[in-house]
Amino acid sequence: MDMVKEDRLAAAGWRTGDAADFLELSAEEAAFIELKLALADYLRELRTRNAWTQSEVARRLGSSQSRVAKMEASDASVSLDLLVKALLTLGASRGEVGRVIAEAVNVGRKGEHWSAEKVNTG
Amino acid sequence: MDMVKEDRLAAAGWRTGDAADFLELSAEEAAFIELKLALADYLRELRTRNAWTQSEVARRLGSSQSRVAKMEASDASVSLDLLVKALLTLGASRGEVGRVIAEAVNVGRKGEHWSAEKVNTG
DNA sequence: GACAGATATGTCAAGCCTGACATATCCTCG
DNA sequence: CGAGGATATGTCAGGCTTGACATATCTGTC
Repeated sequence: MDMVKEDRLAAAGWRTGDAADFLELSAEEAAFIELKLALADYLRELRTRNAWTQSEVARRLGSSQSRVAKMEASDASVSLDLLVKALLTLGASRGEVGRVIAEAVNVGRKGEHWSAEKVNTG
Repeated sequence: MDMVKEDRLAAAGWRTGDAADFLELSAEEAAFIELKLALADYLRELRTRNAWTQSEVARRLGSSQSRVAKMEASDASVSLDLLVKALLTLGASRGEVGRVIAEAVNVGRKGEHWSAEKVNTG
């Protein structure tokens, strides 16, 4: 089971808590949030791969360290626009960005893979 | 570049006019706008395929006809968030949304397209 | 433990996005 | 042409997002 994901959703300010609460997330909301999480992960991967600090990334984006931290945490105050623009600006290959997005959107497709795991709070 | 696309960019409120002006768009900006255009096209395709009017779509999204028109026109006032949420809410299969996004982000890239099999896994 | 660099969290003014409304333009029948 | 439905364009109040700042917490290193 994936406690990590639930923690991240909670940390990002999304209602989780128990199974009932979690189920309030519609399928579209879940898909949208997963997409953001995947992009956030990719952003962090891209940063660490290049051995950049969050401040360095902020400088490249014309933003601030705190916002970069929120981007990587997929904070609710971070839009999809901001994440995608950040990735493109950081020079992520367009093919790579596309791959990440497509895979994220496809997660959980065909089955309750995701929700089933979520409900299990163990 | 093809005139159709330039017209659409102009219509969407982006600076264009002549070639030089257009070139002021950085690569990232261009990629981002192309992504939005592709999603806008897909939204319209999804609507017409189901023989829905813009008002009908607006009702399903809890929005207005004018905003749906702007979404399809990839108006500058429409965010990526809104487009993606709209597509997911309209019931576009997640795999399909992923494919459209991936293709859009890959526009302009040569030789490195990735197989539909991978995208459609599931 | 103390320190320093890195990362996370809370807050907020300013600016952007959204839904809604009004209105204009575009069809397509008759 | 003229009516009516569909789509496009302009505008705006209210809510959301952003960059920035302050501050807290983490992670080594000595």
